[in-house]
Amino acid sequence: MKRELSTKSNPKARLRSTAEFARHVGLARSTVSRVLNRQPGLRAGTIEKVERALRETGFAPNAHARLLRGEHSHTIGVCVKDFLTPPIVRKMALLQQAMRSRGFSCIIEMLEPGTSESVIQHFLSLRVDGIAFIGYYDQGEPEVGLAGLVHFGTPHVVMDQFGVPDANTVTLDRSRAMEMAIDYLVGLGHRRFGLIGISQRMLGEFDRITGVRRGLQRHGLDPAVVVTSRDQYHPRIEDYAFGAAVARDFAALPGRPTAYLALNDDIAIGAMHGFVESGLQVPDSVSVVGFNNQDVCRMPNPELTSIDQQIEATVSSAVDILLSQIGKPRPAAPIIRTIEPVLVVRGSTGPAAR
Amino acid sequence: MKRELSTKSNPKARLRSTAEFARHVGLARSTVSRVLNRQPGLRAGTIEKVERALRETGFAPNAHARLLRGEHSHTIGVCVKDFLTPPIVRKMALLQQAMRSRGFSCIIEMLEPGTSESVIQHFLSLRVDGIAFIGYYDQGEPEVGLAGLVHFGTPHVVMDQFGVPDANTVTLDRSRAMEMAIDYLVGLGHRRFGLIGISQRMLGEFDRITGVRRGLQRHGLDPAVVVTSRDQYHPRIEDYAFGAAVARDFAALPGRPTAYLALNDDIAIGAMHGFVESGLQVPDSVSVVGFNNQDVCRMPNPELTSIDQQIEATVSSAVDILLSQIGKPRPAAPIIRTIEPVLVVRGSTGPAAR
DNA sequence: CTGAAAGCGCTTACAG
DNA sequence: CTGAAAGCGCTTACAG
Repeated sequence: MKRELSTKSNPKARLRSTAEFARHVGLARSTVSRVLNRQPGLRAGTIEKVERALRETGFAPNAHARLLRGEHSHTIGVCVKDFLTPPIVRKMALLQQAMRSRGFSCIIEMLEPGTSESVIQHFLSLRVDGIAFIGYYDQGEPEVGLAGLVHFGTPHVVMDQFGVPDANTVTLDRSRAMEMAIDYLVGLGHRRFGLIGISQRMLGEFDRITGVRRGLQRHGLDPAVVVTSRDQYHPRIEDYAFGAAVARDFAALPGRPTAYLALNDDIAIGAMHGFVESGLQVPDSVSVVGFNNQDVCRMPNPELTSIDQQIEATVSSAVDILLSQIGKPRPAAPIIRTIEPVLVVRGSTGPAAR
Repeated sequence: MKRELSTKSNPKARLRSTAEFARHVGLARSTVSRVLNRQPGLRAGTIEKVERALRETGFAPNAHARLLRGEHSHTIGVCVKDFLTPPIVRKMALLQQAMRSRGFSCIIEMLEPGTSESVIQHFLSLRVDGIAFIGYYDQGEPEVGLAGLVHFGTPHVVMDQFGVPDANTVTLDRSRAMEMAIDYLVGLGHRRFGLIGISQRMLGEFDRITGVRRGLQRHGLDPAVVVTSRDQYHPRIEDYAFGAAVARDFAALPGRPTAYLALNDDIAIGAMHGFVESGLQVPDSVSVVGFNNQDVCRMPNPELTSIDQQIEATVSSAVDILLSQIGKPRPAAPIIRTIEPVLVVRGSTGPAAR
């Protein structure tokens, strides 16, 4: 009676339950439920009547009640790094698209430092079917929460982040990326290399440093001699300005390198401008290689040579990894996939100046 | 007993209910519930015991069961346009951050064309406390679903999209933005203007066109005479290339404009490059103004003058609008807020060439 | 602190 | 097709 009252006194109130809705249509609750769940054996007229009322009233059955009965939520929790770089955004968008086409929706939460455990807990309380992580968290942030997922065999996939023991992971082969860049630059005659933003100091850069070393050694060059870094003299507050500052520093350096590898495209473009401001020319005096192959590579003149992360391949691997766990027995060993990068050559690189 | 079996035979299975959890801790279900809900009158030892077990087992109480009891879900549904431009991403990130700090989480869904009604329905079935829309949908996409929200008084806020009757809205004053740009350029001596990507053809650009007209008329200039567009001769597949193509076209035009207003920063930067390729100089021969004031404005040389959307102000208005509806009686009239843009002058604009 | 009970809204199996 | 009933996991008011 409370219900009838509220429905009558305010005709604009939304119907809140199948009971109210069934009364509205003049059918039994169970019949309505059967129509909503597309069960067979119903008269066409009944189905039609329910669907019309559904459109008219805008009634949405309470998902929590259905989920309480233990069905799959068909929902994925997505943790993204709170600093949304273009590659992260792209992965997020592609992941959501791919999962939606498979009938899953995504709850996206940004992980600010210190929040990962509560975010994971929130996802678990919503009984998501799986959890995806996007982006590299250098504070070692999500490890604790992830350990729990691994321990209990909760479906999950970690993109970009590496070094998480026993987690299902898909990562770009950053070491290989650096080797490819070195191969290419050595082929152009370069023998002295500058790193911009790629520092030993950062744990996340370990793989890239390794790749640079390995690439150089294969060409008989000694990393300790031919690689220079000036990062330590410049704070990295904002990427573009940081790249420009490091480049101006390099420009003034006697015997400066002729080829530069930057941590990302923004730093690389900042560096290009820093070099030009200092009277050097790109690529005639110095070559610059970015990382990520973002749209922004086309903004400077000349356009920026960069390394492509192959984001489509990464996301599609991640989706496979997730789906292979949902509703299936736990895999015996963690699933690990590595993605091969691609070097995209544009105008910012050329033969070494003699 | 089924429960005990599963718990015992597989010690790694996650506990699924407060009943299982209470048995695990050796307390009554109601006691556990009281601890979880921080109710008063519990012994410190009991609280401590429950919290330790919570950490050890990683138990997460089923949120659907709690939500079924009709409490606020403290969740906001966020609809974003599926094409994630930097301003949209920024709004999304700021909105989520602001809502989280107020105890709400966000479910983000990208609206592909034709999906808006089902996405809204999904949000409603999850009993979200409100729904936010981010981005301009030129197909008139979300109108139908929004009409339902308006009709039933469901808390909502629409950012960017305008022309939705009776919806609670916060929009940038795009007309004012164009007036500001015209004022500034006329002050620099410009008398002939080119529009790049701002076309009458697009409904969403109506306000900008109005602003350009109004600005010119105030300076005694006739829009029909002093404004030129070449958009119709170039398909807009990709913004940067589109801007470059239109600029090359303008460069070859006798009596070409000296100042250009672009739809967005990417188009503007493409245009700068198109002009330079055609032998013109920015800003000595032509001035270019972008829109959005994205980070990318700093990438070209000279840097791009642009119009800032004041995204922080927009989002904070949107949050106010949302919170003012949640748990409160329906406002008598739709809430409409307008945000004042800011012109950010950089190197791409200068005095008109004589 | 315990324990039994009610009720949130749904689905489903059952008898009619 | 109807109608009554059970059960999902939680919270809360109640008697002990």
